[in-house]
Amino acid sequence: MTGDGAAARCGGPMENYYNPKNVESKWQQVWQDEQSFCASMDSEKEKYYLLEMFPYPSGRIHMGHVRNYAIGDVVARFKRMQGFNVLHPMGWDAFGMPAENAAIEHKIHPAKWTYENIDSMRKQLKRIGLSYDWQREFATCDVDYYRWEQLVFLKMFEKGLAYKKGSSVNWCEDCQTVLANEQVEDGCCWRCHNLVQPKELEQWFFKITNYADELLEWTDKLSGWPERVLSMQRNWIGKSYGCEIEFPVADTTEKVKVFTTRPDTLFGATFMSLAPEHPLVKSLVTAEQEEEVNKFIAAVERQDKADRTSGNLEKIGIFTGSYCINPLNNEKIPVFLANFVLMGYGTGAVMAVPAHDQRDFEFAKKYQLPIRVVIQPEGEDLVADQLAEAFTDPGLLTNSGQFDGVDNESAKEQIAAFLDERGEGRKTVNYRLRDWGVSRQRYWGTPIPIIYCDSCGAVPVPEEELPVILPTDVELTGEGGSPLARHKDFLQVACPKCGKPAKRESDTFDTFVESSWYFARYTCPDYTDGPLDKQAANHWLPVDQYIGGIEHAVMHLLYARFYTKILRDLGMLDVDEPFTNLLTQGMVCKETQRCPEHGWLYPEQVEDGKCTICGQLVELGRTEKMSKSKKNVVDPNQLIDQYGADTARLFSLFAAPPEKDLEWNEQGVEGCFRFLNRVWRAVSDNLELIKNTAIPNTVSGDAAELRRKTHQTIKKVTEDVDGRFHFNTAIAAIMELVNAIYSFKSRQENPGVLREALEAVVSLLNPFVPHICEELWQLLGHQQSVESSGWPSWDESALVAAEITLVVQVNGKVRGKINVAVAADSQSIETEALSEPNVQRFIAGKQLRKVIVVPGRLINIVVG
RNA sequence: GCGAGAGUGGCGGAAUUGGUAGACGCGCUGGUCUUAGGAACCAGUAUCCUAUGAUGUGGGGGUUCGAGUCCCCCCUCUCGCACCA
Repeated sequence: MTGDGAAARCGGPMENYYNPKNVESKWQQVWQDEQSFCASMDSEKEKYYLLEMFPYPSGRIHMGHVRNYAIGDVVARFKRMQGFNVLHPMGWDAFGMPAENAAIEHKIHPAKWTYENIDSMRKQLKRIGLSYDWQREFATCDVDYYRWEQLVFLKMFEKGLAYKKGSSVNWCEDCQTVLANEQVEDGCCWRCHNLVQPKELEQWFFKITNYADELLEWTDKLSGWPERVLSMQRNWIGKSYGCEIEFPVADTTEKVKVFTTRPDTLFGATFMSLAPEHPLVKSLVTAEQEEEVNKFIAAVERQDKADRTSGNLEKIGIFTGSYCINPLNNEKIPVFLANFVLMGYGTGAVMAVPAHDQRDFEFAKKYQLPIRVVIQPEGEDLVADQLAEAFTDPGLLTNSGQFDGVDNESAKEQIAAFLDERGEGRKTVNYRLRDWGVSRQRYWGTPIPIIYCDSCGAVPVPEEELPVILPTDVELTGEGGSPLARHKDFLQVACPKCGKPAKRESDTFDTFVESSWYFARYTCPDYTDGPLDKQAANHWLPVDQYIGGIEHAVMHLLYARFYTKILRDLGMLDVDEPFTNLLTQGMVCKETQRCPEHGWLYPEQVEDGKCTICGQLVELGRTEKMSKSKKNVVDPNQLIDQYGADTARLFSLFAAPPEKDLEWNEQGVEGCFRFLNRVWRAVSDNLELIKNTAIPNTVSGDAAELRRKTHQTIKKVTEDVDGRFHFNTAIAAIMELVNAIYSFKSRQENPGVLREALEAVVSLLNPFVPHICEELWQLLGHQQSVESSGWPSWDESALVAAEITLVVQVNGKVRGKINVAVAADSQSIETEALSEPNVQRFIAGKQLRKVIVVPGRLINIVVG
């Protein structure tokens, strides 16, 4: 312990009143000077890697950040007090669209904008007193970070895990640029409002489908993850067992391959639906249908891609003029194109069974196609003409030739086997999961290290020529596509294979690539020989506790799991999964306010329900996630200025449990500030009294009660914080203990009991409000910091009371209470309960049927 | 549309395994102290109400001695849906 921090420690105590400003700047300085939270691998202690999802450097910290990082900090400090060697790093998810938009809007370079934002956000985070190891900080736009991502890409390319294929993007012809889904509003460009068209581009993909099974299997082993996240991931991967069936096209040698999970309904197929993008469409369309079909395809192309995958739209279709043959019954069925059939799933062709599939049913009704029942529920007789909706439940086969009478689950097997034997189909496994498209036609991202040569094709940049540095001399206008695609010095390069003039790839990576491995790089941020120092990565990984928003339940968390397996298979680390435990936190919301003239208003632009600009009455909007665009934000800086960081932290933790959305309410903040003042006074008012006292072993009366409360609180807070993350109830329990301290009568006679209670309060509160706790701990006369003094433990023998109160119910309704000795047997409890006067009133003259005694809780007397 | 969650006083929330519904905090009401307080402290506060009573956890049904908790149906809200991060 050297440096100015130690000097600050020796400085005079500030016990007279609670002044958060002084207390907080004092301890933040100490932590910085002593590098209190820097983690090292040499420690004897067991490692604990705690991580919150890193922020995008938008420029300002908002309450959602405060909440996320306060939650993480509680765990970090709690684990440190429990004696773990805690790694708790922070960094910046720094590539992405907002920097480009800022560049277009304010004529500032994305790099300048990003790094300035990082500087100001770092300052704000430090004001909150978060216990980060700032030595490990990095931004994903640092060359020393993304260069290793380029290396991993080359290895993936080598192994065939990165490949190129055609894929469609949102294209605005006016701006000559690719739009993100977010930039498409009602099918139009958000800047020029022109119609957005699909455009086919060659793009890079990661072969996440190779890992579909492993990703799925591990969802059963991640016991530290919320079940709802696992369930969403399982459904996203969407593994289904089914059958591929080939339908010959009538009068040709072509075959249409379909995938179905319901081969049992094959006899009920009355038509075929193809995706409009299906490769066979051209050869299937007959001359007389051609014009109509082309119109239809153009109409579907205009539909929002997101809408089409979401199925929110009206189902439409068109007859191609051709027919297919059902291989089981040789029936001729018409082939349609349908907008809800997607090329990306299965084979892009669906055998339509209207009687047993709701989408097909609606389609058949609309286009007057035949409906045939092939599954009958037991004891019913479905008639096709009378169906109001598709029947999708189990039943027995009918109208199905030799399979009639077989139950449909066995029929799935039998029909698949039958087709397989005849070479007309086979059992298959299908996934909903698609390969991960990582190409972005954007500037502010990691350049993809590929060179295109007319003779050699796509040639990887040789490892020794990495990194491919993102050039900074660009101008962003929002039009004409990515600036990289127009940057001659960047583009023009010799082919690494043949030396002829060639062209660099101008696309950059999806920013999800950076966030798929940052947690691994934190273990060795300065390593220069590769992406990861294997020893460090293996020491710290997996992350023991990962904390972040529920909105990342599928994509980020699935990509990070996939990328970890890639790094493992490239021999760069030895873990299978990146995150052992996951906590998904809810959002911070606040009501919105809107002026009829000036639109959304910030809270400070409203006075007495009126707009401060024009004086008009303000409309109260819905309570929504805090966002800049809705202006329903609370600036944490103002809150910290007014009450201090400890109050801001305490409130964000006390107002709701972490997984729940938190609705912002200013008044609750006051209450938290009052509580900290109460704690401060409880310590400072009793300092004289508790000086030089020891904790007694045996006490009686209200001293015994306070002692019991102290130990019960230690137990409750420990259990609530450890793994359960019920911070709000942990804080409530500490509040109860503080209330008990205030009403403690015999303090003069029992100063030791009082001291024990006060020290417990300070220790237990430390993870939540560390500044005030360090100060109070020092006031209590300790030389060591409270964080290094260990987590308090409870004494089992101090927990038990001699007597307990039991509730007596009659027919399930509370009718009285009795006090009994803890050791009382159920026979004597029963006797006592039956003789309770009010209970007597309710059982008098009635037949006693049953008495249920729940030990330690209640007695229920059943009469009738 | 598909997938996943949530719904409890005036408000935020508590009730860990089916066992006293409303802990803790806010707000409100009354009081004490004070020149004064938007400070501090004390008391009260689900609803109806004469209560030792009745009702009450989004709505409707069910299982149970007992349901906020388990089962079925419905309503509302939130998140994700592959180029926002």
